[in-house]
Amino acid sequence: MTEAVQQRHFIQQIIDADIESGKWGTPGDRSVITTRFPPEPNGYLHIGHAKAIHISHGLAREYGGTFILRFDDTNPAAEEVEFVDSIKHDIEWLGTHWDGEVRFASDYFGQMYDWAVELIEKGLAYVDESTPEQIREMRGKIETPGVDSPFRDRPISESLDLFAQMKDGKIENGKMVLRAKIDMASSNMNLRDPVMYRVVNAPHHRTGTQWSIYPMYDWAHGLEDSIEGVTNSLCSLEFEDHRPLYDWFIDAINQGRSDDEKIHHPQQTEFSRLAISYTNMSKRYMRQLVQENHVDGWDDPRMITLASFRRRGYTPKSIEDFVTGVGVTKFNAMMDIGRLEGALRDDLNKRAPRRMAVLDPIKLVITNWADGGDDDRVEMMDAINNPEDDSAGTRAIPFGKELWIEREDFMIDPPKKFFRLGVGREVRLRCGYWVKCHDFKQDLDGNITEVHCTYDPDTRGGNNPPPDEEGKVRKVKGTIHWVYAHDCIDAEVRMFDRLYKAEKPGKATGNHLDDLNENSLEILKNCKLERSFLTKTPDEPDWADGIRRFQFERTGYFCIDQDSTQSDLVFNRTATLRDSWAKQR
RNA sequence: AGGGGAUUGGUGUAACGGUAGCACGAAGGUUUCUGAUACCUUUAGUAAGAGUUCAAAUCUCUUAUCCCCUACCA
Repeated sequence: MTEAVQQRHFIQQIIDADIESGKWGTPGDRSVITTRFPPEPNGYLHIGHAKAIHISHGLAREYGGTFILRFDDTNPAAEEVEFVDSIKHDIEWLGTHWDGEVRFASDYFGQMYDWAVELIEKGLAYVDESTPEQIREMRGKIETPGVDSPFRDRPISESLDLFAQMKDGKIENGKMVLRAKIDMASSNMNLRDPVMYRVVNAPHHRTGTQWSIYPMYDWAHGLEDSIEGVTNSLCSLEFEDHRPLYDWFIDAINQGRSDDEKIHHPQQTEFSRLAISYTNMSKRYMRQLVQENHVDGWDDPRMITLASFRRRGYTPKSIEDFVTGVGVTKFNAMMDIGRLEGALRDDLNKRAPRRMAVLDPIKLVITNWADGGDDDRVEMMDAINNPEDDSAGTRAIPFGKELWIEREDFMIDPPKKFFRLGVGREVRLRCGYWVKCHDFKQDLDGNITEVHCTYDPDTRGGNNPPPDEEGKVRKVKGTIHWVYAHDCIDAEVRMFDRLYKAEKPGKATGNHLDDLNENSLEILKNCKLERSFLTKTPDEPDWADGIRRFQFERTGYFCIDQDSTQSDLVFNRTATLRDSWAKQR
């Protein structure tokens, strides 16, 4: 009961059993396990892909097997080289390593063609000259059987000849397809004589104009897996209906072959894809957001592409931790977006150096600053770099008569539970001094412009003052952050909120744009920050991706955006800190 | 003539015929120079019904609900 029993998800259990039974060769040989991640290079990777990568890669590593990265580039119309590079970059950023060279489905076009010819010769495939519309009609409806194409029983030699013409670019787009001869009455639509090849007279990003025909997913995918020796071909739930076809094609090739001529038959297994509240995993939706300028490109930090998470300051570890927590099941689960933010905070809490930054500044003037000496003097304070990491040490920050503090840390008429500044209230300036407010100034519109305080010289460093004669120590309820007004830098800070305001975007009206959060981006241009941001300091970790991340004390986690210049920094808010005060209000 | 999957606290996930557990959340509390973090306590569940069995989340049947399938996309 108490001993930790290792929990095995359903795919691990399948693999365990297959290894024991010797399904892949020698019983007990774990190193044969081979998995793959097969992206189509037609867009950016998103966090759903991170889950798929994590599962397939994790399995390969766990069993000491092989993990393959293969681009499924079977459709020249949609694919571009640019995406190949971005996908590789994103996978590497995650910290995932593939074994051997990157593979391309297009490398196997010749082999696939030969196998297709074999199927025609066996009477298992035929060239159909029906129009796309006719094919659709003949396929029938879900509840009713389809009808056979008039070309279904044409002579094998005729199909062979026509297929060669298709390959040689002698046929126009859309005029002919190669179809598998299976069952037009199947209750599984995928088995109603699926198309194996279509004519596409368009250049391919790798094979150029070599081919005029391109294989369809169902025909190609299992063959790619087979060629590479993939044992476990993992995909998402919507491919369950395709598995009979996946198996049919490999069986068709193997039909009539002796055992040692048979090609390898991988096992396809499906798991549920990732869904996260307040987001949408649809590539189509994402493309629309970019093309219609609802966001600023594929790496807009509000998107859920890996590129956008990177730019926003998410760490690979936080994404890894999140997808690990999702689990591997066949249940269509909806993950709470808070889980992802929580994983981020867990990681950054431990690693991010603390800094002071005032996002919406008002001036604080210490009216009795001269009590401690020269009224112009600047004192250097030791500030803790990371309370979670003693080795991070401290840094010196300037403190003087005039400071910037956060507008929301002062109230004219504060409620009792407001542990910050108001007239007559005392707070600790973090790593500075204790100050007590006695006055404030407003402009004509009633906006606070200055807060006037006295400081207690006995609280240097933010420490408690010495006890009084009765041995009692004065206490303070709140601590606020600040920066010295005459030695700080201005910066832009981009505050992001969730892109959609609905848990399931588009669910209510059918249009996800109706659920866009119009306040998902707020740009703050007058922020006051410690000068220490200007150059990387020794306490900052060496982030593998080179992105400098920080915790702004009391406000959240932030990173330096790529739009920054040497002197003008731009920050992205990665996540807020948890805020029980905000909840209480 | 439809077919394929799924259903365990609010959420995610274990338990594979033998004590329904874990994590996150939420609520309360302790600590605290971040209303953060950390720590403690509490919270709440086998979709419904029937059957098999000494014993059912687990096996069988019925019902309900949700997801997927009718591209020359993947």
